[in-house]
Amino acid sequence: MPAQSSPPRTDSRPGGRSARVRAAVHQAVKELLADEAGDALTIPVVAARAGVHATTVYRRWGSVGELLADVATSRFSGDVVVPDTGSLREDLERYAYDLARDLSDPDTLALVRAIVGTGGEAAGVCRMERQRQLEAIIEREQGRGNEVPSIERAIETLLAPLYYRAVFTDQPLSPEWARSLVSHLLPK
Amino acid sequence: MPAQSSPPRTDSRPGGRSARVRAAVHQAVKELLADEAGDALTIPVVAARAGVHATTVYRRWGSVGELLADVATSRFSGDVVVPDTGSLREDLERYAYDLARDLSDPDTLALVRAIVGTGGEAAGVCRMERQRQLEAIIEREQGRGNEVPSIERAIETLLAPLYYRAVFTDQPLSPEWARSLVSHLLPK
DNA sequence: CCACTAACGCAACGATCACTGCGAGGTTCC
DNA sequence: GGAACCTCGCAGTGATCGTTGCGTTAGTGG
Repeated sequence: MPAQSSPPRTDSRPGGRSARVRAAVHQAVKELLADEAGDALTIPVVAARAGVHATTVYRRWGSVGELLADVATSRFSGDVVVPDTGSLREDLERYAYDLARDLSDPDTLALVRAIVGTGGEAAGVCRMERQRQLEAIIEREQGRGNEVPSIERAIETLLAPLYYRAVFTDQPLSPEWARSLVSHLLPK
Repeated sequence: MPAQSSPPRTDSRPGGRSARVRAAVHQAVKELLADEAGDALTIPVVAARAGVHATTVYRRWGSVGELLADVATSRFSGDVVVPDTGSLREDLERYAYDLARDLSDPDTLALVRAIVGTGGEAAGVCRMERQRQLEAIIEREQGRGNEVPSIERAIETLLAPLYYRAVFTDQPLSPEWARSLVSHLLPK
């Protein structure tokens, strides 16, 4: 036994071959999800759309569920910017607006719905980043010595209506409506 | 051409053969959804579990999507009883409690998540009955000449947090928490 | 510059899926 | 009681899916 040589270090440097096929496969998944077909989102279909062979997808991800989870993780991580205007109300309005705008994107919405459909354990990825963002805003205001609503209340008042309306209804998530949610959390 | 004889009247009388098959297939779908497998919920699997032949399922429903929609429709229709205690607050608390209890059932939750995953257009079935129930409660109170919150506010304050917590998180929907939602809608 | 590792393409295989005629059984209506 | 209709079971077919072994290519470190 060769004394555990090198750990399975995946080639993920930008521009590398693995990174390219990863991006292509992710893009194919998003396109197929948005492609309003309900069609089977199966590995061979994704691979064909991405221009790679199905074998590659099977080996790297194994199943549609893991592939979806990976796409969701890379979609809902990193590219969020916590608003910081100095005013809690304004921060929360920016936050609600950003989230409404994000969930209005058909690709994102289709991804969220697909993730929910895979069993829910991976659904946390779709909201965890946003929830942390919300917590950061409130904790920062708390650090300034002001009274703040509880995280739980903020989630119920902002996150829940936004996600509920996006996922379960066809009503648009207008900026005015998103801001009105903040006015119900901070009535004064 | 036989001059359109009789309309396709499905044999749905209770106890009939079609009704038995339908019930068995619906039960099989619920069991497989709750069976915590993520496994493929495919027509042959459902048929085998229901003790019928796959051909029957293919002919009556055609696809997994339509089958799921049918199961959801018959699951979320009819068996709801609108609370009527004479007090708006008590009605809403009963309502929230009933809904929390309903969504706490793993079978129901799995069905909701699966419906969402199929594309969203059928997701309305999972909430429409409940929304009508909520509207009925509020309109009845309004008929008594009292001030009432808007339907939209009630949906955002009650329906949205319940569905959000059930679908996206693993937190339990405790009766106390459900009641606390009402206290935020009716603060006085 | 050269060897080594890892990721990818290729071609097969078995298994399962979705679908289609055909016949049998039960229910309804005359 | 008999005939028509609908529903279901049965067997077979083509297509697709998931998986595996092997050779090739790209990227990495000495």
